Amino acid sequence: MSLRYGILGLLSEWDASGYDIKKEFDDLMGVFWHSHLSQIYPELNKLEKEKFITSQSIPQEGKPDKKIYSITSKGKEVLIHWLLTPPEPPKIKDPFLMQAFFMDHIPADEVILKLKMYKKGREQRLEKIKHAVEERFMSIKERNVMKARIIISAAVLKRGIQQEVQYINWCEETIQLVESCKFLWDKNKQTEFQYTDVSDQLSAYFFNALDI
Amino acid sequence: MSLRYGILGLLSEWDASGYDIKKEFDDLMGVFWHSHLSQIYPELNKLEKEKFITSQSIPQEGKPDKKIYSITSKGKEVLIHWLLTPPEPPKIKDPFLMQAFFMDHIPADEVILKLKMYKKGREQRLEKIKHAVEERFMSIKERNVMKARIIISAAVLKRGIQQEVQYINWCEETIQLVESCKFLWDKNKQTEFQYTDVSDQLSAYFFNALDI
DNA sequence: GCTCCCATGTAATACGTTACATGATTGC
DNA sequence: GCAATCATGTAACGTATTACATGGGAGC
Repeated sequence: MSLRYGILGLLSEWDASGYDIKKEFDDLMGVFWHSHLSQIYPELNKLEKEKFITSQSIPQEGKPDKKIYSITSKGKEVLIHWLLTPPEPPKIKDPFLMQAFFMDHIPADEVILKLKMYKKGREQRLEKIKHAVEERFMSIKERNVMKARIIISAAVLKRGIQQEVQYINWCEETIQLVESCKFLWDKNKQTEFQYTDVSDQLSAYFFNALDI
Repeated sequence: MSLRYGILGLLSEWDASGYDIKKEFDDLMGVFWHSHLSQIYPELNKLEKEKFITSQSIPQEGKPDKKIYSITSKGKEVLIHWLLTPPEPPKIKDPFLMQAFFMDHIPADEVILKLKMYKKGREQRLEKIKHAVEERFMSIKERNVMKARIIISAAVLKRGIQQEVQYINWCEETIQLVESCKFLWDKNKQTEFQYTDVSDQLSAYFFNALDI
């Protein structure tokens, strides 16, 4: 139920087409939401029927008309109303962590490989976000203006970057942990290890993170 | 498509009923997945039809029969196959960050209030997770055994705790940022502020997080 | 020649959530 | 008395993803 408000929020800043909106979702807004064109187009039609947005068609050569949407005052009202209501609780779904949780079933080297590959993916994502954020702030610095909009969006983008950085750090730490505990995966002597056999590695790993 | 593997993974550790599985999802596995009973029960039936799990009904008084599921060797095979395939990319949806991104539309005091309320929710969640993790590790320490299973699940749970801690920190920092930049939300003199008017606050906020 | 970008959308399917249905037991 | 826990499930609805449909222009 939040997609529509993401669209309204975006249109509260600038007029845009469905295609433009999708690019924003892939780009900066990607740190907190994602969506497909086949979901955005129907949602835009609904929002227009409900009079929260209006559109004007701009004819183009060789392409379908470009439909530029603008937010209405009614649309701004519902946006602000939504901003003041408590957010839906986050619905955590992290397929990689789910796999990781059960990786005692695959060899330690495979575990390390998977962690390294996943880390790489996260690093690429981080670079992409950093690049987008830098571009945004360059143009803001040039225009030499400052608004609440800029501060609050910067805060959200910082959170996105932080998340990536910390996921990458976790991958690194966990690679080291698994490397130092490889023997536990060894099928031949898997039977009886004691807690104290790895308590040093465990406490190093958890140091400064938990207090168990 | 990952729910089924979460169920299989869980059943690779111990036999369980749908109700038990739901509790695990709410509890420890909650750091990376969540699901409803009305989704778990049909999935269990599907998995049984596909011969990945088997069940035995245990009659009870005053309650419906308890159906205890066990994983089959075929089920273990598909679990391991899944563990070796690349995970689906995470589908980020964070309704609170989406709201935050557009909070220049509501008064600064409301923004601070929302951040404080959200922070509180995260703190409660953190306490719940910490509690569950501590319980788990107590019983492991008592039994004085160590397996790959324990190490790898600990790593995932650490990630869950980290995430909460860092979200809470971000809330705090952002509350301070908004407090020190309140004047930007002031509707009367919203017109013309310069980048340099807040560059100190911004660089303090971004210090050690970004290098822009 | 092939892929990517632009630009719109529909249809079919898959996945997820809320509401409905039943009912005994335990604790506040 | 009321809510929570145990225990199973179905039905209706909502959201999200993939596949299908069209087609010109740019760059390799």
